[in-house]
Amino acid sequence: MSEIKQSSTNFSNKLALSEECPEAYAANVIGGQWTLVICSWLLSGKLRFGELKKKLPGITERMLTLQLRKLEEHKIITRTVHAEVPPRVEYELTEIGYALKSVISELESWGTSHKKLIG
Amino acid sequence: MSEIKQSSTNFSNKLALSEECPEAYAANVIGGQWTLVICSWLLSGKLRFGELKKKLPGITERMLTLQLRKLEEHKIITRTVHAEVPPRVEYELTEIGYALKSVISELESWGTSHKKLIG
DNA sequence: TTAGGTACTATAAATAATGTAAGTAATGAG
DNA sequence: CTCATTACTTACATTATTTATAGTACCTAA
Repeated sequence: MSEIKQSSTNFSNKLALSEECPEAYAANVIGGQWTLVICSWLLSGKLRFGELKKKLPGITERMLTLQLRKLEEHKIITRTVHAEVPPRVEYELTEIGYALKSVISELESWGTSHKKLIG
Repeated sequence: MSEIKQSSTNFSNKLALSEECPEAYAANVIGGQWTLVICSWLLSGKLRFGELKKKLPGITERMLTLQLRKLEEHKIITRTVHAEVPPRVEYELTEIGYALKSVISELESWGTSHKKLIG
């Protein structure tokens, strides 16, 4: 996740697509394995690292960290560290992050009907 | 793309997520590098293999084939072979494929505002 | 007989994403 | 001093996806 090779064909393909197609751009931004699910949990309010971890059975701490960092970088969430011991870190959607709500709900309803259709 | 290891953690994570979250399910179905762009071209009508290829600068024939096969498998597009020489093969969205329109348009508008905000 | 167009396949290699396992810092409780 | 808690970080291994390159079958037209 962290390492992308700016000389690769893949990189330039993604870049070109992103520039021409907003939907491909969006897919690149929110396209991680756990990204959408994290956001969909955050839609109902801020959560701590450990709380998110519990809500995502199977995710590793490394993966959760990486995805949260990426989301933060893209200004989709904010990260607030409370100076306590043990530490408390809270994640919350920004405005543009919250705007993902309609994307998520469209995906949900499409996914539901597709699943129903296909079995 | 073709080979997935059903014993991998990644596989079971994806499966579990797909079963619980329709949005993750949807993301798995349409989450390929070129998938959404292909669909968004097809929204305006059926296209031939070669036409799609021209519309997607940078894609390799193998990639295009793989993505089209996956879409067909998921009943998002249909493939029609015309018995001519040279061959003519046309791809067209199914009903559920066409229903991606609203997903795509939400993604587009989110992508546009995100880009405006960040870029 | 040879060349050409179309839609592919096959195989290998490169790149990207994800997972595993272990370790860290800070500090208050005991 | 030792331990527990929380939110990470690091190094490495594995798996998944994408790209590169070459080749195929079919008929038609020159």
